[in-house]
Amino acid sequence: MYSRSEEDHIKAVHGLLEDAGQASTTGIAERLRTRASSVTDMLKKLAAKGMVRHTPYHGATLTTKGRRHALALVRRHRLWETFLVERLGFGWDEVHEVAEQLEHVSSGPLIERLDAYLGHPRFDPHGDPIPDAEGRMPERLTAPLTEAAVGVRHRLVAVKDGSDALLRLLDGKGLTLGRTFTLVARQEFDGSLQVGWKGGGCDLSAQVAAHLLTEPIDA
Amino acid sequence: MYSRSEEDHIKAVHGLLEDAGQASTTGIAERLRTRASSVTDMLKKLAAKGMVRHTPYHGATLTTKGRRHALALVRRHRLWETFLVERLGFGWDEVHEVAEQLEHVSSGPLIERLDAYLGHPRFDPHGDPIPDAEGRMPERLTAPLTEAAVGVRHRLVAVKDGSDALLRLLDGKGLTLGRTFTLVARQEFDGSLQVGWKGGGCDLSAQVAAHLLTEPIDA
DNA sequence: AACGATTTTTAGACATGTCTAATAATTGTT
DNA sequence: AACAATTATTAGACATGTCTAAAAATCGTT
Repeated sequence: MYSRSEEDHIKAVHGLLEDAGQASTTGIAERLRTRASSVTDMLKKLAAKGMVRHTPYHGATLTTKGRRHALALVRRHRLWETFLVERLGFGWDEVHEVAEQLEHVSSGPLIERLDAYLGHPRFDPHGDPIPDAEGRMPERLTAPLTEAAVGVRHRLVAVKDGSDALLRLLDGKGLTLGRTFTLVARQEFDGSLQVGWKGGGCDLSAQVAAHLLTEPIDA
Repeated sequence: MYSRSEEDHIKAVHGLLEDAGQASTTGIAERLRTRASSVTDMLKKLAAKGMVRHTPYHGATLTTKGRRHALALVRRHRLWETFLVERLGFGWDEVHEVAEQLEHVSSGPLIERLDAYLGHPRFDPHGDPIPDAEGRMPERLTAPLTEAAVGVRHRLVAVKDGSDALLRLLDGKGLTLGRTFTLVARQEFDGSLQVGWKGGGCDLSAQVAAHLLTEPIDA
C-alpha cells in the first residue's frame, strides 16, 4: 500500500511533531539522512494521498489518516522491539535497526497476534509507550525520581527523551529499565541522591536523577 | 545488500532448478508474475554480481555464492513460517505471504536467534526441510505411505510436491502434518488404503497415499 | 534442412525516488 | 524597511526496475 520511503517520511513527520511541535523540510531530511529537495517531493506526494498537510515553506503536519498510519508504524516498531528483547534475548540497544525493517512488514493479523503473544505489553524495552490497535497511547503515572516518595517501592520505567547514552550509563550502575527499588533517602548532599534496592543501591547526581521516570509498583 | 527484487529472482532461479532442473526466462517470469524482458535484465545484473550464470537463450543457473544466498532465503522463509504457525497460532496455509515479506529482513543475528528460540526446527509446518546456517539440508528417512511398514508407528512429515490442495484435503480427514499413526493394513482393496491412529483412522485412495511421506517415529 | 511457432533478448519508454544546482521565499538583524 | 543568511522549492539529471513492441535465436515438425 505505502512504500518504505513513504512510511519513513510519515514516521519522521510524526516524530518531529512530537519532539519539536513542528516538522520542517530540513528536519525531516536530517532524520532520514536525505536531502531537503527529496523531502519536498515526498511531501507533495503524501499530501496528494491525504496523509500530510503541506504548506509550502512552512513544513508539514499529519492528517487524521496520516496520524493513524504513523501510530500504526510506532506500534509495529515497539512491538517488534519488545519481541526482540524479551523473546530473542537481544539487548535493548541492539534492536533499533532490525525493528526499523520489521515495522514495514505489512499485515494486520501479524501484528495483532504478535501483540497477544507478547501479552499486550504497554511499554517497550526502552520504556516508550506502545499505542494500541486504535492508536491510543497508554497512560502513565510516572514522576521524575527527584519527586518520588521516599520509602515506597518504585519501578524505573523510562528515561526522559529516551536517551540511549543515559540508559547505557545506568546499566553500568546496575540500574536497568523495569528494575524495582525503594527510594532510601533524598537529600541534596553534595548534589547527589541515594537510591536503594534489594541487594544494593547507588548514588546518582541530582541532574541524572531528574531524568529518571518512576512509577509506584502496583500501577 | 541485495534488493527485494534481486532476492526474489535468486529464489525463483533456485526454486526452478529444484523443481524442474532448469530455470528459463519465462519460467522465472511466471513465478514472479512479471515479464520475460524484465527477467533478462535482472539476470544480466545478477550475473554481473556473480550470483548467477546466464547463458543467453539458455536460462540461468546459480553460482556457489548465489546458491548460498538462495538457501539463506529459504532458511529465513521456513523459520518465519515455523514461528508464525507454532508461536503466533496462524494456520499453515495463511503464512506464506507474510513469510515472503519477513524473509527479506536482513540480519544474521536475528535469524540465528530466531532459530534457537524455535528449538532449531529441522522441518517447517508444511513439512519442508529448513537448511542450517551453512546451507545444509537435514536428511530425512521418509518413504511414501504406500511403502511404509504395517503395524509400525509413523509420523506424517510431508506431502510430495508440497501441494497445498492435498494438504487441505487431508486436514478434512483429520490427517495433519506431524500426526503420528499406525498403519493398520495395506491392501489394494478397491484401490484404497486404510490408515489407523489413536482414536481413529481413515481410508485413502492409493493415489493419495502414494503422495504422503512418512518417517518411523524414533527418527 | 527449412519453416513456423515459441522463446529470449534488445531497444526504447515510463514510474519512482533520489541527487545537485539554481531560484525563490522566509527570517533575523541592523 | 532592507539585506544577508537561512530554509525551501523547482528544474533537470540519474539509477533502479518495470513495461511494450520489435528483432533475434532456438525448437519442433515435416
